[in-house]
Amino acid sequence: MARALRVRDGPPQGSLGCWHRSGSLLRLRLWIRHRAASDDRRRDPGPPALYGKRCSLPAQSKLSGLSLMDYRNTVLLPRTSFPMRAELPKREPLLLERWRRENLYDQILQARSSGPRFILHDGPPFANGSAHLGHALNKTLKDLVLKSRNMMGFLAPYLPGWDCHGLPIEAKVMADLPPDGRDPLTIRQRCAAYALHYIGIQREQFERLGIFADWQRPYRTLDPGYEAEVLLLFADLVEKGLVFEGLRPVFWSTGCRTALAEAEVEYQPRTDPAIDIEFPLLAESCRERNLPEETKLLIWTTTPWTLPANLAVALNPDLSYGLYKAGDRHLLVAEARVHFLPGLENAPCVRRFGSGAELLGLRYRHPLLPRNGLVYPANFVTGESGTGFVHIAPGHGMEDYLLGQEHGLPPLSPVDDDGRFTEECGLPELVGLTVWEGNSRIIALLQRAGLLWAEHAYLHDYPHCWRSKTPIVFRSVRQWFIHVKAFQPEALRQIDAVEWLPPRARNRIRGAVESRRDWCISRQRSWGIPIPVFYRQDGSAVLESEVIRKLARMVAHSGTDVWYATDEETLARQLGLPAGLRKGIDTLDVWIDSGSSHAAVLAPRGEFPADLYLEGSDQHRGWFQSSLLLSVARWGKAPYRTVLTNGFVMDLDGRKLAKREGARSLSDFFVQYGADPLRLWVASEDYRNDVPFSQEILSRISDTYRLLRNAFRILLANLHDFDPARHPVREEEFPELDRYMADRLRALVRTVVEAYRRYDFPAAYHALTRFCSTELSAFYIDVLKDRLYCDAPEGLARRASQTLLYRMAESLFRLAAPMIPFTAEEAWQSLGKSGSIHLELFPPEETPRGDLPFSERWTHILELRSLVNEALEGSRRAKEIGKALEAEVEVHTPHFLATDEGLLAEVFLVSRVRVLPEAQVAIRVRRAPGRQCARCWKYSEDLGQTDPDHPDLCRRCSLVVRTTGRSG
RNA sequence: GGGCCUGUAGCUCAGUUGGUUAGAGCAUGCGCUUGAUAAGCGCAGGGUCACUGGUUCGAGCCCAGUCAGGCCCA
Repeated sequence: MARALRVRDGPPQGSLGCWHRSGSLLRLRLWIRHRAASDDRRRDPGPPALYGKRCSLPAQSKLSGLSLMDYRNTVLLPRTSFPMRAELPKREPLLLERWRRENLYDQILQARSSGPRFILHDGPPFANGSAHLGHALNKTLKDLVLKSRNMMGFLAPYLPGWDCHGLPIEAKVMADLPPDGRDPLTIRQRCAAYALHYIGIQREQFERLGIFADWQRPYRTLDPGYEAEVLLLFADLVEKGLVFEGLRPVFWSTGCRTALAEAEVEYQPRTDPAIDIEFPLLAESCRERNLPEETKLLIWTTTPWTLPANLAVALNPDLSYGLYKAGDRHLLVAEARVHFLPGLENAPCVRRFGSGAELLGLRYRHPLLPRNGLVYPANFVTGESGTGFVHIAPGHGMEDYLLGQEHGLPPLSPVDDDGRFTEECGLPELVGLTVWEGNSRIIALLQRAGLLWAEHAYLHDYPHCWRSKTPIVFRSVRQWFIHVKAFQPEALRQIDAVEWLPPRARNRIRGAVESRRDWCISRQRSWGIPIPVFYRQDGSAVLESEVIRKLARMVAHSGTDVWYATDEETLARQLGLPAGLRKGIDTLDVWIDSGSSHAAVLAPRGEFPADLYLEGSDQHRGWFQSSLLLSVARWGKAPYRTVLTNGFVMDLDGRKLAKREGARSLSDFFVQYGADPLRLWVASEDYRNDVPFSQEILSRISDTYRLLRNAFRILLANLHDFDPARHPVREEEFPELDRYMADRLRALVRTVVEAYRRYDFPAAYHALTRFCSTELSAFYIDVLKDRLYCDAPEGLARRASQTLLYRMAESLFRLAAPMIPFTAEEAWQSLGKSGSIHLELFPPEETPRGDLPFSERWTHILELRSLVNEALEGSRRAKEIGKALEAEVEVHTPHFLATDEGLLAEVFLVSRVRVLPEAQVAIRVRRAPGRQCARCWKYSEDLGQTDPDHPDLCRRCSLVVRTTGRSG
C-alpha cells in the first residue's frame, strides 16, 4: 500500500534561499572551520563538568557563535569502557582463563541441576591430526545446541569423546617403527601415545572455540573402562548367537593387510583393462542344445585377475539372448548388448533365445584351466552393461559368493594377504605376482589361447583403502561377522521411531540399513580391542560369552594390553579355559568401538537413549548406523531420540573444500580472527545442506560481528548513568515509542528462542542482526539520541528509554550468548553483572502488550518515516538541507492529528512536523524556521525566550541547563 | 551407473496451501553527519529465482528432463 503513496520531493522552489544567508547557520559554519585550531585550548582539561555553571556563562552569550561549543559539556554523551575494537585474539583467552578458574562448566550444571535433562551424545572424532573447519562446524553446532538448551533451563551436560583405536593411527605409527620393533605391545604403546597427543591438541582447540564441556574427563575408546564395556556388549551379541566366523569375500586392503568395513572404503577413479572373453561351450552342450560346434559365451570383466577363480557363469533369465555369427565364430550374447560390443555391431543373428532361461545349464570349459563350469540364473545380470553373461568367482565378489552358496560352489580365493596369487590359482606363471601384475599376464594368456575377443582401457570408480589408498581386492578370508540380517527388520522399525532432522535423513539411514550386509568385524591389526577368541588345535574357535565377560573384568583393570601381554597359557587359565588353546590375534572393527558408545558412555550414566546425536551426513552409514545396529542388537532400541545432521564445508564454488583451506589448522583462525567470528559463521549457515566457506564469507561475517558489537556498545554507552536498582520506570509510564519498542523486543525474544528450539540457528542469527541494525541502531537509538543526550538526566522519558535499553541489553546479550559467548560475556560484565552470562536463562517469552490499533498506528508511523526519509533525501540532494534537523516536514495523512506532531517530529528526527489531515498521503519538506538551538541543534522560533542568560537555547534546553545547573 | 539431496541479488539467508511489482541483513555506489567517529544515518543500484519444456487464468513454489555440485553406494 505504501508504494502507492504520492510523494513530493521537497518544498516549492524559492522558499528557502534566505535561510542560507542569515541566522546562526552561517556563523556555525565559520566556527567549524576555525574550530580545529582552537579546539584544544578550549577544552576543559579536568574531568568533564556536566551542567557546570562555568560552561554556560551568560557572558559568552554575547559571542553566541563561539558559545555553541560550550554546551557540549552539558550534554550526556554515551560513555563506556566496552571497546569498539574487539581484539578477540587477545581478549578471548583471558575470558577462557577466567571461565576455567571459576569452573564455569561445573557452575552451569550446578545451576541447572533441578532442570529437565537434555543429553547430546558426542560422536567421537578420531584422535588423529589437528582440528579443522569440519570439526569447528560440528563442534560449534553441538555447542549452539547445548548453550541454548542450557539457557532454556535444561541440564545439558557435554561429555566429549575421542575415537582412539584403528588403522589411521596404527598406519602413522608403523611408518616410524623399525621393522624389528613391531611387536603388538610396542605398536600399541606408540599408538596410545599418539592418540593421547592429538587428544591434547584437539581438546585445546575445541576449548579455544568456546565450547563448554567436561574437558577434564572426556570419554576415550582406549580407556580400560570403555574397552571393558565394548567387550561386555560383544559378549551379549555372542550370547545371542549374532557373531559367526565365515569364509567369504571381504574388502581387503593389501596396503594395510587387513579386511575393511564398508565405511573404510572410498571410491576413486581408476583405469582397468576391460576385456571380452570367449568361454567355449563343451561339445556335448552344443549338441544338446542344437548349437553349432565351438559356440562360445562372451563374458565381460574389468577384473581379469579374478578369472583363475572363475567357477561359473550367470545370465539373466528374463533377458533375450542371441547366437551371433562373426566371421567363423559363433557367440552367445544378450540381444540388448550386441550392438555395443566391438566386432559384433552388425553381426547377423543366427538364432534368438527369447528367454535366457533357455540357456541355463549350459556347460563351458574354463578359458585357462582344465575345469568346467555351468551357466546359472542371476537377477543381478543386466542389459545395461557387459555382454549379458557374467563370470562368477565366488571368492572374489559378494554377489558371486551368494550365487556360489546357492549352488554349492566354494569361495575359491587364490590370493594372499599381499594380493599375490597363490599356488591354488592353478597357473604356475601367476604365482607370486600381484593381482594387478596378473591382469596383463592373464590377458596375454587369453590371447595365446585365442579366446580374447576384445580389450580396452576402462575408467571407472573403484574402491580403495581409505588409509593406504591402495585399490581394494575382494578376497575370501576367514573373518568374524555380525549377523545383521537377524535384526535388520527391528533396526528398520527403530528408525521409524526416531526423529530425523532434516526429515530426508530418514531415507539415508533406511537406505544404509536396508542394503546392509553382514558386518565383517575382524581386522588383522594390533591397535584395537582384541577379538576375544581362542582356537583349538583343529582350528575350531572358542568364543564364549562368559569367557568374554571374565576378560572384560580383567580389561576394566588393566586395559586390553592384558590380551597381548599375557601368554596364551596363563590367559586361558585365568579365563577358565583348558590348556593348549591359541589366542586370536585380530582386533575388532573400530566402528564397534565408537558404535558401542551408548553402552560405554550413555548407559552407565543413566543417559540411554540420548536426546540427540549430531554429526556430519556421512555418518548415516558410519556412526549413526553402527550405533543403531549395536544398540538394536543388544537392547532392541535405538540409542537416540533425535538425529540431526550437518553437511560438509565447501568452498565458494560449492566444491569440496580444498585441502589447504579446509585442513588449515583451527589455530590459524584463532590467531587471525578469534573464535566468535568463526562461531558466528557457523550460526549463520544453513548447516543442513553443505556449508560454504571462503575468505569473503568470513569477511562478511566479521562485518556482522562488528555490527553486533557496536550495537552492544551503544546500548552500554547510553546506560552509563543508569542504575537498574534506582532508575527503572514502569512500562505503563513509558512514552508510546518505548512501549512500541518493548513489544518489538518481546517479538524478537520469541522469534530467537523459538529458532534456537528448532535448531534453526540462521533464523536466530538473522533475527538478531536485523533487530540490531534496523530496529535498534537505525531507528530506536537514532530517535532516542535527543532524549538521552539532551533531556534532564532524571527526566521520565529519558529514564524510561534507559529502562528499556537496559532490558534490551540484558535480552540481546543473552540471546547472542550461544553464538558469540566471549563477546556476550564481555558485554554482560560491562553491563555491571558479576556472574557469568552463561549461567543465565534466556529472557522469558512474552506476548506483545500493544493491541491491534496500537500496532497499526506504528505501522503507519514507520511507513511515513520511510516516505519522509525519501523526501528528505530529495531535499538533501537538492542542497536544500543537510541533516534532517534542518527540515520541517509537512505530512498529509488520514492517520494522524496535530496532537501527533511532537511524536512524529521525534521519530522522523526533524525539527518540526505539521500534520494536515488529508486522505491522500503526501510529504513536503522545507527548511525549518527559526534558529538552531546551540545545545540540541533543533531549530525553533523560541530560542532565548525562556532564559535570557541563554539566548541560544530552546525552551527545553534552557530549563535543563538551569535546573541541573542549580542542583549541580 | 544407482540412491538421497542442493541450486533465489557480490555474500549469507527469507519466501506460508501456486496469487499483485520476489524480500531482509551485510557488501557496493552516492550523499548526510562529525554528540556511537577505525563509528552512525539516508537514498540508490543490483535478480532470466541454474537451464529447458510442461500443467495452470496464474509457477521461485507443482511435473518431466538437462546442467552444476554434494553425501552415500556399486
